[in-house]
Amino acid sequence: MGIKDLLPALVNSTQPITIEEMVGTVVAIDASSWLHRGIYSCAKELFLGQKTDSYIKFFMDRIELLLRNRITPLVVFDGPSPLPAKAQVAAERREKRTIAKQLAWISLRQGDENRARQHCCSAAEITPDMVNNIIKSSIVLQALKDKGVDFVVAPYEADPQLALMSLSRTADYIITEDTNLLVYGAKQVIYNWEGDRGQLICQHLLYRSFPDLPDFTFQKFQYICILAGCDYLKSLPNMGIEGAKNFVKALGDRDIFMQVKNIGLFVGGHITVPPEYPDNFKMALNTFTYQTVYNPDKGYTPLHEYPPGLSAADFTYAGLPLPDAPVADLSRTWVSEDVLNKTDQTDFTFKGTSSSDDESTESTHSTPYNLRSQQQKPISTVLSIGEDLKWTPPSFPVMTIDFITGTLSSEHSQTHTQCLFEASDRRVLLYTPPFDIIIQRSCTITAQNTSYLVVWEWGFHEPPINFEAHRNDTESEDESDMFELDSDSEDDDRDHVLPFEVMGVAHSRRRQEVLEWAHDEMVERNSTPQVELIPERINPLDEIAIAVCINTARGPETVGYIAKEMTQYVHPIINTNRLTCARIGRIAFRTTYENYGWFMKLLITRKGTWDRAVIRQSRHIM
DNA sequence: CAGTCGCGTACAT
DNA sequence: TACGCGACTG
Ligand SMILES: [Mg+2]
Repeated sequence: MGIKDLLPALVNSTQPITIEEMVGTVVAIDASSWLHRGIYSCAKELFLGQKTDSYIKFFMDRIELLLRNRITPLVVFDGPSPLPAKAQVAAERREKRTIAKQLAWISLRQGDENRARQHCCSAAEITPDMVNNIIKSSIVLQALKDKGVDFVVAPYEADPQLALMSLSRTADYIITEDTNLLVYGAKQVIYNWEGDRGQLICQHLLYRSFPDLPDFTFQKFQYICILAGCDYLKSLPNMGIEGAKNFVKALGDRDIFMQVKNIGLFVGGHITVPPEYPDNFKMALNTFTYQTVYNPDKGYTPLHEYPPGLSAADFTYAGLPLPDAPVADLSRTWVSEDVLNKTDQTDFTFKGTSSSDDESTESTHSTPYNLRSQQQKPISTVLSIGEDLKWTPPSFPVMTIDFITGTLSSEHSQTHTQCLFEASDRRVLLYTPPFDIIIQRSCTITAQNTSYLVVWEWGFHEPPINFEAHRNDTESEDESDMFELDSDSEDDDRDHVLPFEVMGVAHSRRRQEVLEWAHDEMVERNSTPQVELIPERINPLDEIAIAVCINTARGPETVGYIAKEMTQYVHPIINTNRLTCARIGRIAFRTTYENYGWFMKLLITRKGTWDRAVIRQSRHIM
């Protein structure tokens, strides 16, 4: 909900902003908005209780994009406690979800996939489990990148918590879809974030949208928003954003709290004010001003200090401070200093293929990832396995992780280290200590006054089973892909180059070896191996996959495939003069929260413009 | 007309 | 969480 019709009313205070302008800043993220979007890719699965984590992928891809641009994300979640002032709205939403659930069942039974998905979306709720999963993935990401992804779980709503980050200058920008943020006083809010660009609204430019208000103040802006209708107080009948503006304008310098009951006199006779409205108005404003937030220095506090003589008891509707307020250092609470203080060797720049007209841009060469694969991973010995340990991060009370404790010694130092394995990974119980492991990803936390090395990802030194990173994207659906010929752009004979992701590069060891070889050729010998695109029939149904092959001494070797959604756009121009060139864009070692290994970006040049779908996907190629 | 209200629809891969 | 649309009203 937020404030009704506010965003359109603020166009004069809105300006586009791109990720390039944000390099080096801290960005606080309203997690619920990204979670909601991520849910769209797997709403049905969630609804049916099937296991899925693709909402995590959406979330983490966006986080990664920020990290690549040296932006520090600070992720803020809604809290588990219901806010009294929002009870009514919350109840309405519950009701809507219940209805959506029933509609979803009906659509599912009728086999109406589209409608079912839609209703599943409306029925979707962000569960603590999802929050946990996001946080866990991010811890892994954090360990991987040695970079900080900070989190705060707000005690009540994320909005005032985000505002606090802005007001305390902890964050430079807030990314959200919620207009409440401006009312809470956030200084710079970004709406409609598309991964690399969005619409920025600065508090100090708000006045531009209210040219009729002679002496615009932020307080007047707040009054207008509440009058126009907010989560804590519905607007009076026939009162909208314009009516609110008119009232505040007509009010001049008079005391608004004395005059709300007379709104009808100021803006016309068709508005009646119920007796309880003035009090409710005051309470709504107080909720925006004094809602309880988590203050990293002081524990739970109101967003702004209570007025003299008043205390939390006077604002119970804005959320009571929770018991046992944790006081913690916000920045990287659970990652040890030595991990975080490592010099940041990464130097990423991202240039999206910008431009909304179909002018494809020359693909830019971003600085490659630093090559972690060249670091020798030391062998560690697990000396003992001990008790279970449940751990709740100090400032993130909604999450608990189950660990198994253990003792480690490493190749290099003889000292014994207390360590933790995720209890869900039963491999650690397969052998009786001592046994050797190789730690791929780890970080340090403090739990119960003891420092532990958390071993997030590891393998046996001599693996009893050969486990490779598998990607199951070679499965194809039974869609009948129509190979449409290009239509209207025949007259454009200019060269257009776009990047493509090569899929399935982690499918076999050999593919990885070829990529590594090609990388070395490029870096050490300054020669670039040739690429060939070879259409393959992958099943009797005439479905085609386009293999990406690299010429090695053994001849052309497949390293992966073009994403199957892109096949229909590339296949028609293969072996024609429209396809001018296919070459390696970049080969680098990539570590993500879900996978790691050599990956390849492919550049294909064609005469004439690419289909819009191709241009769209290319923006997400890193 | 301008403004408000209520509904249906999109968001991702 | 918006958005856009058509409908209603002063
Ligand atoms: Mg919110």
